[in-house]
Amino acid sequence: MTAGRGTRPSAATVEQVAERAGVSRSTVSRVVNGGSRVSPAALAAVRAAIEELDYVPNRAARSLASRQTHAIALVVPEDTNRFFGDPFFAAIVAGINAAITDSDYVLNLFIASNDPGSKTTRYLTGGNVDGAIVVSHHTADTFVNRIAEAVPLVFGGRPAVPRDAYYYVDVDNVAGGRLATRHLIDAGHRRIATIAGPGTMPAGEDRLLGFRSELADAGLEPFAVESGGFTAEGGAAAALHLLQEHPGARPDAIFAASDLMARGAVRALASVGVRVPEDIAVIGFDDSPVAVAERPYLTTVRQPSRRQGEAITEVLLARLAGAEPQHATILDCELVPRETA
Amino acid sequence: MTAGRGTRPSAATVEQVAERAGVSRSTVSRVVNGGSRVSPAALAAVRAAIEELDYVPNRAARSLASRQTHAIALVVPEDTNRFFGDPFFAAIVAGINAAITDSDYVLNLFIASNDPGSKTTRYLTGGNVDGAIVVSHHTADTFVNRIAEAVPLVFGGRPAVPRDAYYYVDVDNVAGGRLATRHLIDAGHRRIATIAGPGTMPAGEDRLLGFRSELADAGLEPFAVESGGFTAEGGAAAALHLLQEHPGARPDAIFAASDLMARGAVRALASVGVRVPEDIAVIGFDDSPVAVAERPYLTTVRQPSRRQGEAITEVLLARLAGAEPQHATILDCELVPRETA
DNA sequence: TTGTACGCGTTATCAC
DNA sequence: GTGATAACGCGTACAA
Repeated sequence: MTAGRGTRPSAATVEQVAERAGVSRSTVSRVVNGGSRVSPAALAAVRAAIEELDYVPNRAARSLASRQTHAIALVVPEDTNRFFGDPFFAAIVAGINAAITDSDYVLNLFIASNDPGSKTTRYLTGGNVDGAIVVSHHTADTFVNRIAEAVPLVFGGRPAVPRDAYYYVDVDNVAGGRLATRHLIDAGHRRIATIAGPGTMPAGEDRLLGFRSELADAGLEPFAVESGGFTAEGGAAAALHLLQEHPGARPDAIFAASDLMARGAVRALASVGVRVPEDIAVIGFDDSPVAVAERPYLTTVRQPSRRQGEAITEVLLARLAGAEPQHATILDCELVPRETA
Repeated sequence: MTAGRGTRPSAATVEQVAERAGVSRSTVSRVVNGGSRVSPAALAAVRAAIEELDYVPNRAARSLASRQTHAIALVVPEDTNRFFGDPFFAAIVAGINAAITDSDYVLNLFIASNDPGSKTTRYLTGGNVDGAIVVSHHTADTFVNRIAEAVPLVFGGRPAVPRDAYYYVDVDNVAGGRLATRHLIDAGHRRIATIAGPGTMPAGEDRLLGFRSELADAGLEPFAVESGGFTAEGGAAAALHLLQEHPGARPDAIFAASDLMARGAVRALASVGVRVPEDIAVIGFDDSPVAVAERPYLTTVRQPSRRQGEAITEVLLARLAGAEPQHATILDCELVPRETA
C-alpha cells in the first residue's frame, strides 16, 4: 500500500472501456449517462466491460466537460461552533446525507467559522459546487446572499431575513406551539405561562406566536412570557423568576419552547419543591435526547428533523434538475405525551 | 438569481487573468501555485488581475491536469448513525475542519450507513479523493481496507483491528486511566472499583488497562470491575450492582471509563442515598458536556478531541505532501478536578 | 524568468 | 444508433 501522492493505479478510462467493448468513447459515455439511444447489444457489451474493468468515471474530467460539479455544499455558518453536538442539527445532517446518498451528488462540508466568509464564499461562488445548503437559525450574513446569487441555495429553517427568492424547508413551529398549548388547555390548565426562545430566532418567534394564538382562540391570555435563551440555565432561571414574580397566583402550566429549557425549568421547580406535573405541568419542544435523559420524561412536541434534512436536499436536487419547487416547504410537528404534562 | 443548472456566469479563467496582466497562462499558473520563479513585476500584475477579476481556479480542470483532487473524504462508518450528536465526534469533526480550512483541501462527507460499502468505496477507490479519514471505534470492515489500499488513510482512534501499515491518531487512554486512578489513590481511597466500557472498543480496553496498571503500581487490587457499555443506563446499573454484590464492604471510589457512565452512576448512587463524593468518590472520562450538565459536576479526565481532529488532518496532509509521519500519534489527557472526586 | 504546446478524461456537437 | 472531433480550464515539460 502506501501510495504516494498522485501515484494511484490510475483507474480505467472511457477509452479502455470502449476498446474492451468494441465501441467508441461516445457510446460508452452514452451508456454511463442514461443509456438511452444505444443498441441493446452495445449496451450489454459496454456494461460488461465496465464491470470487468471496475470503471468509475473521473469526476474531474466529467465536471470539466459538463460544467457541472455534482457536488453540493453544506454550509454551517460561522457563529455556530456547537453546530455538531446539537442533536437537532445532527438529525438534519443525517437526513441530508441520506437523501444525497440516493443521488449521485457528493456533499462538501464547510464550517465557516474563523473564516470571514471570504474563503468559503470564494470557493462556492467560484463554480466549484452545483448548489448549497445553509443550515442556520439566526444568521443571515451577507455572504449567504452572495452564495445565493451564484448557485441554487436552500435554507434549513426559515431564514432570519427572508426574501422572496429564497427557498427553505422548515417545521411548522406555529402549529407546534399551538399543539403544545392546546394540550395544556385540554388538560384543564388556564394559567399558562411560556418560556420563549430568543427573539432573534425565527423558530422561537413562531412557537411563541403559536402559543399566543392558541390561547387567544381559547379566550385565554398568557399568564406570563419569560425568555430562556434556548438554554437549560435560561429555562431554570425563567422558571424561578416565574415563581417569584407571582407569589400569589402561580402558573399551573408552562410551555417551554425547547426541551433544554423545559429540562432546566423542571429541575429548577424540583429544587424548590414544586412538583411536576402535579403542581405545574411543563411541556417542551424538539423531542431531543434530553427529553428522556432523566425522569421525569418530558412531554414535548416532536419536530421531524431528519425528515427536514431529507426535504432540504430534495428541494435542492429538484432545483438542480430544473424543476420549480415551492419556495417554502413546511413540515408538521407531532405531540409526544410523556410525564411532565 | 435563479441560475438554472450549469448556467453560471462562468468565472474568470487563467486565460483572462493572463491577458489582463499582460503575461502568459503559464505565468499566471505559477503565481497561483506558489509564486516561485516569477519576476516581482509579473507577480504583482498577476495578483492585481486576479483580484480585479475575482479569479478562482477551476477545481475540475486543476484536478484533471494535476491528477490530484484536493479533496479529502471523512468517512463515518455505517453502524454509527448517532455519530453526530455525540459531543466527542462533534469535537473531532470541528478539529478536522479547522485544520483543513487552513489548507486548500476540501472535505467530503460520507456517512456510509445503509450503503453496503459499495457506492462510497467505489467513489473513494475511483480516484476521486486524495486521502481519507475514518473515525470509528469498533468497526474495521473490509471496505476500510480497500480504501486504505487506494488512498492514504488516517484513523481517528486506534483501529479495532490494527495493522502495521495503518496510521492513526489517538488519545493516551492508558495514561488517562492511570491519571484517574492515581487521583483516587492520592485522595486516600483504597477500595477502588471501575465501570469499564465494552471490551470491543480499544478506548475502553486501554482505560481499563491504565486502571489496572496504576493500581498494581500502588500495590493495590481492583475492588471490582463492572461493565457499563459506555451508556448512562449501563453506568447506573453497574453502580447498583456494585453495591449489591458487596453488602459488607463498599468501594470507596469508582473510576467510570466515560462521563456518561459516571453520570449514570452518580444518579443511581444518589437514588439509594449514597453521597458523592463523601461516601463514594466517582471520576469519569471524556470531560463531555454531561460532566457539567448538572450537579454534582464530575471530576473527570479530559481528552483533547478537537486537537485530535486537527492532528488527524495534519498527519494526513503530511502524507499527502510526501512526508513520512509516525504511524501512531498519541495525545495526552488531562485531569479535571471538580466535585465528585 | 517567460511563453508554447500538449495532455489530463469526459461530454457535446456534429456528421455519418 | 454510432463514431470522430472539438472543447472544458489548467499544469507542466520543454524550449527560448
